[in-house]
Amino acid sequence: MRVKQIADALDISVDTVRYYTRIGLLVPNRSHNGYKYYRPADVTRLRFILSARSLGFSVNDIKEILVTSPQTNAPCPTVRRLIEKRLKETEQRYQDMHELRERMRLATSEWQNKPDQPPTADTICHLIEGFTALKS
Amino acid sequence: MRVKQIADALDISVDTVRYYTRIGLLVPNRSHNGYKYYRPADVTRLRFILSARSLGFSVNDIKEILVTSPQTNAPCPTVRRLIEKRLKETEQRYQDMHELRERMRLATSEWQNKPDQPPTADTICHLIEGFTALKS
DNA sequence: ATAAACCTGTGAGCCGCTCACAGGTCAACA
DNA sequence: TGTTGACCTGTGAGCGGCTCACAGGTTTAT
Repeated sequence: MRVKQIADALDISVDTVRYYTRIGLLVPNRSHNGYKYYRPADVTRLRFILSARSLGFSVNDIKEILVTSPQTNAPCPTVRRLIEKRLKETEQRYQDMHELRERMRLATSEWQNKPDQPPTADTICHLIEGFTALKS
Repeated sequence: MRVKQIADALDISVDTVRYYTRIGLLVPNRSHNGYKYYRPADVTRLRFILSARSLGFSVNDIKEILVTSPQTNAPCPTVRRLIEKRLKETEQRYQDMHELRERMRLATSEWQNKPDQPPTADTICHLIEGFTALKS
């Protein structure tokens, strides 16, 4: 299979396939004309990569899993260790997004009662600089 | 003030100040030795930038606000328009993080009852590939 | 004078793609 | 046989928002 075929088969962009190939997650054959050819094993591998990505693993995590896999004969401990780490990060980012959303909502509702104003010597936009939740 | 002084005063890294300067958000004076010197107006400006960042504006948004500000004599409409857009994105990302977190939690709890297994011909890590929520 | 501490600007690197672009391949038609 | 045109290819660069590495300049203490 060439890049477009494998990309279409797994419903992702050719650029993503090429990216994974570039960083060494996929290692296709090269033909005489320089084109890359992907075998069924590469499809399995790519499917695995996509599953792992959707579970929050980074591409470096995946690289680590794929590298240690044939060595230790069981990538599972690595997988368990890594998802623990990524889950903590995800929860932190979830929390951050939550707080940001609250701040933004509060700002927009507060701004509804405030008029537009031109900048002054020490204020660029009184909406932003005067937003109360910034003083916390 | 030189870069370290302004950075310390607003409790951010020199690299961040330099980054904002590099992209044109800050325009300090240059002295004979090539050092950049920041005036009080730059401190006001930087304080504004940080406030806007903490409200979810991108640096490009801020650039737009700062550029249109002296032209139209009131950046507020721009600010109102932009935060609307960023709030929608934030809510989307919040939702995405929520779903990812749920998926990861479900995976880890499901994996507690599963043993480690070596890879097979068509499976790299049965934990990941066999995770039920992937099939949705 | 000199040594050490500190500070400077510039360039490159990070992640995970996405886009731009010049050129190659291949089937259909003249 | 030539040629048009659609499609496909690989490579390099770009995105945001910083962060890091590094070579060299400045300041302070001796």
